[in-house]
Amino acid sequence: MKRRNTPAKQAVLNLLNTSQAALSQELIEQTLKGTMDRVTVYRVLNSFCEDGLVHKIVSDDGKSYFALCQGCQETHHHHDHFHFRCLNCQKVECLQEEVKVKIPAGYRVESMNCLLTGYCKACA
Amino acid sequence: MKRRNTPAKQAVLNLLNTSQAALSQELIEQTLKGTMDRVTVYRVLNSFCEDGLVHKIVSDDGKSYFALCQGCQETHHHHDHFHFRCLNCQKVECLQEEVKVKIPAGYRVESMNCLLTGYCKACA
DNA sequence: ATTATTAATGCAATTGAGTTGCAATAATAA
DNA sequence: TTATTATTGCAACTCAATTGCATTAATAAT
Repeated sequence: MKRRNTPAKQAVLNLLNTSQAALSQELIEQTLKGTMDRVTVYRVLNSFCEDGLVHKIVSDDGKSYFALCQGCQETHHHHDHFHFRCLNCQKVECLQEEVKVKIPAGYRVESMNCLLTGYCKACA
Repeated sequence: MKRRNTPAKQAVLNLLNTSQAALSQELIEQTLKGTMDRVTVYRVLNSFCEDGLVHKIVSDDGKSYFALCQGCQETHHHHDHFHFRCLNCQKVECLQEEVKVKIPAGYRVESMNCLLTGYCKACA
């Protein structure tokens, strides 16, 4: 299935580009209110994920957040960093800190989802 | 609110005790089918969490899993270990490996949720 | 340019995990 | 034994996310 370049995709990508925080569907929909349907936001985000353009962070607040893949190569993605969700300002951000874990023998890891929850610098 | 000892709590606790894997509400309900309502399972699990008897793992499959707190002291809980979810057998387990992360200055971490997803020893 | 192909979109409806309100039940305290 | 109130069951609800389907529009083919 060849992807097509559409206004909806451009708008979402642009928004992700100009944000340092990870964004939820909800927030994207609100920000781009009226320009596209909520379902379209979900579909665009999922297609970006499939294409490795964006990575998804499953949060313990029951929502998912999406952030641009910074410095991911075609061949090697490194989303193996920690994420942080602030209980006060609700921001979800990518931390520099990489996840270092010795995978038990015989296990094969396909993806990591590591989230710290608490209060960020501005809210602590 | 003083807790009361009930058959429902005993059954769930017993099930968690005899399982090395973390269990979802769904699985607990199925296993104890007929003996209690789905809502009761949720409520029992939540009360166990509040009491620090059990810890919750939010999974990227959209469900939550619950595991007994092994070796947690009254004063110090250590749920800061990694978890692993197998894409094949669906098991969610606690890994020995502890999460080691340098928390950025100014941040306060309240909880950690670190999940690796892939194929376990038996399924890889 | 024009037409054909099919990815993308909007809308309505649905799924599925988890929660809530409330009356009935049953542990525990008095 | 009685009073108190935590717990349970049931039905209804919330909320994130998905799906079906007809329509629209981006890209490929002519």
